[in-house]
Amino acid sequence: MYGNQNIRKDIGNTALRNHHVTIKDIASSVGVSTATVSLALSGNSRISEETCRKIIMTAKKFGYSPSSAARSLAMNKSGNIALMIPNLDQIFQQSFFALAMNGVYDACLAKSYSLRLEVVSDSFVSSRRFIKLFQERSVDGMLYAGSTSADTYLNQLYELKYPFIFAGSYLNGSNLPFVTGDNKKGGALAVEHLLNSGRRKIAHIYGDFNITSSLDRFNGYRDALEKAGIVFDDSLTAPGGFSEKGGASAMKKLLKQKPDAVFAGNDIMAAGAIREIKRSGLSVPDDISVCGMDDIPLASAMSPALTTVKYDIYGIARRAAEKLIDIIEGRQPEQVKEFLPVELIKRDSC
Amino acid sequence: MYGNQNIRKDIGNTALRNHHVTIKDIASSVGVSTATVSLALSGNSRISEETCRKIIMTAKKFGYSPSSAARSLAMNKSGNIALMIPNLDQIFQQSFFALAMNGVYDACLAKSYSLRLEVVSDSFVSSRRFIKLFQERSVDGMLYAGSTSADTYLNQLYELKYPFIFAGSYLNGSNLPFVTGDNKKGGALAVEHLLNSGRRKIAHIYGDFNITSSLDRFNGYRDALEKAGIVFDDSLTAPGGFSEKGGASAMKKLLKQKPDAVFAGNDIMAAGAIREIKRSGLSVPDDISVCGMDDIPLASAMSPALTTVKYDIYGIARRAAEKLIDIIEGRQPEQVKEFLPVELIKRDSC
DNA sequence: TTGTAAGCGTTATCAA
DNA sequence: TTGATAACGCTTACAA
Repeated sequence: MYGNQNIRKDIGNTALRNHHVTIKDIASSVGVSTATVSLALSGNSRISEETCRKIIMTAKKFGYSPSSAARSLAMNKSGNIALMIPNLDQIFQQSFFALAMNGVYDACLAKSYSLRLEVVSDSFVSSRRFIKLFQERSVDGMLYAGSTSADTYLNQLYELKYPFIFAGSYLNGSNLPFVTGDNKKGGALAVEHLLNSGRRKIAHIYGDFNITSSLDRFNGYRDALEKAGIVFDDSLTAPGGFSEKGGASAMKKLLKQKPDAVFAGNDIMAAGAIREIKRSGLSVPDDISVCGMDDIPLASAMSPALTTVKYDIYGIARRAAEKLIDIIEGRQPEQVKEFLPVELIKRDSC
Repeated sequence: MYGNQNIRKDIGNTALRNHHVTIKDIASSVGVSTATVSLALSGNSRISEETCRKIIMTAKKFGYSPSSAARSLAMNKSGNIALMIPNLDQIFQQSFFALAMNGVYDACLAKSYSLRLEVVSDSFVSSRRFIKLFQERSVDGMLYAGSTSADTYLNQLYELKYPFIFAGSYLNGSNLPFVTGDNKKGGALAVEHLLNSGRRKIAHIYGDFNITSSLDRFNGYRDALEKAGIVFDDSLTAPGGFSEKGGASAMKKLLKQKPDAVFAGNDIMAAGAIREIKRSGLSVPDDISVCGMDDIPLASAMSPALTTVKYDIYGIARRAAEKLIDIIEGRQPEQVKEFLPVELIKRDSC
């Protein structure tokens, strides 16, 4: 009744090349129904050990794996998760996103989800692809690493109750869940450390205020200054666009104000700042202390080794993915809004 | 006959929250069969313009997107492509793979495929996941960026005729198709340039000989030396493991041989080498010329700006993905074995 | 413990 | 130009 003679002949002869072996083939070969095969392979205990063993053996022999499409269709679940990443070429080339991906990937692997990559471009937004992915049931949930303040369209996902979470960022005034690092605290930590080492005129190179983490790091910087009774001076801040070059040119501008320290919004910009300081004939940390943020692998290799605030993006992304899966699987009734701790790493640049 | 009253009522009232609208809903709302809807939405010309317009409008109104699972099942095609990336943490943190991903992503986007990420770990191999993905019909094809010489299991994919291609690497003695850069030529270009500037004692820091591109770059180096009548000296080479630190410690070792130039297997290691040379009190390029390879964005920002061989991994990955899609769609009868050109970028470190 | 059969939401093949 | 209807390959009540 089940199975297809031609198929089975192929299996017998050639190595069943491109023809796909289905549950029917296993069923007919073992002499049971497809239901039994399905149950046995999903480890259902009501199938006799004997039958179970035969089925598993045959499945292995035939190289059978259930069709993911058929499975998704029957179970109404894709088993896929999308990771959204912004389309900022410069940003994308940095280890930050690689680490984020690693974290998400590991979480997916542990929970048997597969990871799909989406780059957020204008067309991604305007074509409402972030909604379509759900409508198509291509993904069960979505993560966004590196969102900007312009991404307000995402609030639709909240209303539609589609599983979504921010990793390492969030959207101001939104109800969407997130797991991120405590950027504000990080900025404060950096400034306090610089103050403690006797510095007073502390400059700041920020990345881009459209990125929430940049803004938070900046706010931490400013608040810590004011808390120490130092008046915030706008001319001591400059944008560095997250890049080494940007950090260097921001530093060039800031040097005119003769600061005795600088807090760079990330380690890459700190590298640029250090380069520019040296170029101008000054020394780090003797003339100017430099503190970065993120603690990328390169930080400890710089000269001088960079003092920085560790931002565990791998851990953040991983936890965000785990929370997302909890949401998908109905295990997360409450809103997830987490700020994971950051930590000062003292090295030689301060 | 078609459709479900409850569903349609929901659509009328609330914003059809989590309930998925299907082709039947569109069909019954417009008053046609599902077949007609399917044909109309796929742009089949034999449907009258009138009907077509109504269907498209209704689909849009209801926010209908075909279920990807149902579609895959019916068409026997997933529309997914997997990008495999090695599990070398250090490597993964470098812009190289981010660029490769970007290239693959863009090609997928252009051809309406979606990109799935797979990290090649021991379990990935031992569980034969690279085969299972095909058996499950989860993916239509697979790309591998950064393969090692240990990845011989992949030859099975050739025998099984599953669409596969290497991007930026290949497997020695394998029939599997690839698109990569001309690494050997790159090594030669670097050495020739150093020779032309009068250097004779040229050291080499290679990444890891298990990576084919490292080996090829090394071979290019050695051949160019011999071609110039210089005897290859093993003590002038050292492994750097692709990292900045590795490059620095390799350089430390090599300095004992008092070379007058060094060709680093990638720009990251070149950065480490430069750091070590400076630390030892020597100058680049006055005492020792340094040439890297890849031309990552950081290369132009180093001091001195790094002379290097441009390896267009974005372009390579993109082209590999395009070729893969050609293979998937039956447009590629011949074996694809391409070495894309490399180019010397002269800056200040030589 | 196992089998039957009804979905799941498409596409594709015929007829009409 | 359209409509029935049979796949596609699985899971899951419900029966036996």
